[in-house]
Amino acid sequence: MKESKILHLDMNSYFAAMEQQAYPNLRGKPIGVAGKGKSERTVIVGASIEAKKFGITSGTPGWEALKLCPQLIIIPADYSRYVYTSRKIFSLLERFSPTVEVFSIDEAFIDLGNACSWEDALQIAKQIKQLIRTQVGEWMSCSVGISYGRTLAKLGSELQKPDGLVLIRPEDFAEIAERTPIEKLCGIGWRLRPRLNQLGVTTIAQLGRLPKSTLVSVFGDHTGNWLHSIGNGIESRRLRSFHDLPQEKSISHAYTLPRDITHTADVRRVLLLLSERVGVRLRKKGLMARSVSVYLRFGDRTGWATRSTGKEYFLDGYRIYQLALKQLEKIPSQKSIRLVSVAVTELCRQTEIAQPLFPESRQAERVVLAMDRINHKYGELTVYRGSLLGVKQKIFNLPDGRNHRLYVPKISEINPFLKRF
DNA sequence: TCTGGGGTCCTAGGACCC
DNA sequence: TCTGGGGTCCTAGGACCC
Repeated sequence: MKESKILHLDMNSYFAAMEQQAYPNLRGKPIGVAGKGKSERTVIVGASIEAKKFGITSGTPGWEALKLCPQLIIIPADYSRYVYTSRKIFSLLERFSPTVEVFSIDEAFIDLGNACSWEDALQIAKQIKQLIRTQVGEWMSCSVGISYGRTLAKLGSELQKPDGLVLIRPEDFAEIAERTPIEKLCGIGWRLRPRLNQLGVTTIAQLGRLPKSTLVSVFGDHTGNWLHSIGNGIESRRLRSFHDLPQEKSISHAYTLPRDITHTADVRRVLLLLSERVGVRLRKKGLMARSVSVYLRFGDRTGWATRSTGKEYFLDGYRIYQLALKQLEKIPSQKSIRLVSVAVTELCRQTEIAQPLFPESRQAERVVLAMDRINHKYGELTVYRGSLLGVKQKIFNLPDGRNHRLYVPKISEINPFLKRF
């Protein structure tokens, strides 16, 4: 049987191109899209082609980007617009195949099946490029890789940027493997590369020549087998269509503080805010969770993580906070804290869980859901738990950069709201 | 003044049960 | 009372992606 033709599409400089599409005066100029808000700790999340020439990539700290290119124009990110357009692009792809796997906000795989020839696949790739220009924007370009598996299709789109189109047929593999460094492969990052280099491996072809037993003994069963396969151009994983995506495995929020903090009271406040946000998203998706993870990054860049799993599922932010707080007691050191992250895992649909036995917990859930509706209507943190800060009023820097004047309402003020629902 | 924030998957080892 | 072997659940940690 003939092999499937897999196409990988990667939008070029997506965030920056979106801004240049919307504001023509930005075209041809070095621009950096910055994560929302604030402080010296902002990083560039997307650089235009012109900015990349100065060595600016996503992940470059804002201050460093400006040093590399003083005339850089920094634009705050507008994720909701990027997501909207991204969906539009992916739905265009569905014209060519029902099997579209979304890989990130600006990347997707398409399985064209095995009835399609390599020449057909090339024509489809050209049509897609054209369609994106006419339907999404003349400034929007993409690189496309075509091969018989995901990893090699992605390698193809990686090899030619911007506006590339690369075909890797089975008979092309050997030649490409001979001249392509291993780190071009998706799955070989900054950790695996030096270890492979130590084994004398710098190209994909060299990787393929190592005995499988060596790779397995060095990298373990899973990684070793995968490395051996891909080194020999063997692909196995099928695509997962974005219509039958598995349920997500975790929901998290993280916040890098404008300044490192040491006071545990401050850490607790951030922990609660993040817990509430995770809770809101959990409920919005109709999910419950039974495991909470806390991750801290300290001033010296080291990290520390814990996880704890309970017997019962929960969906409200305060419960998440309580579980997170308990883990905070286990912190090994007194180092100053730079970043706080809260995640929930072990998720399941709310509908899969029987109603709680005790009426008071159902009552508590109703209060949480009512608060969600108020906050959705009037803005985040219009109402929240009295325990959030333990003070009546406080100026608080929200993770998105706004300053929020928090006001703790009395129960009597909340009641009229609650009655409406 | 030093790379953010959102994810996925795998593995080793301890605790506990049969 | 010493003992092996199998299974499951949990935590900690590692590696990778955009």
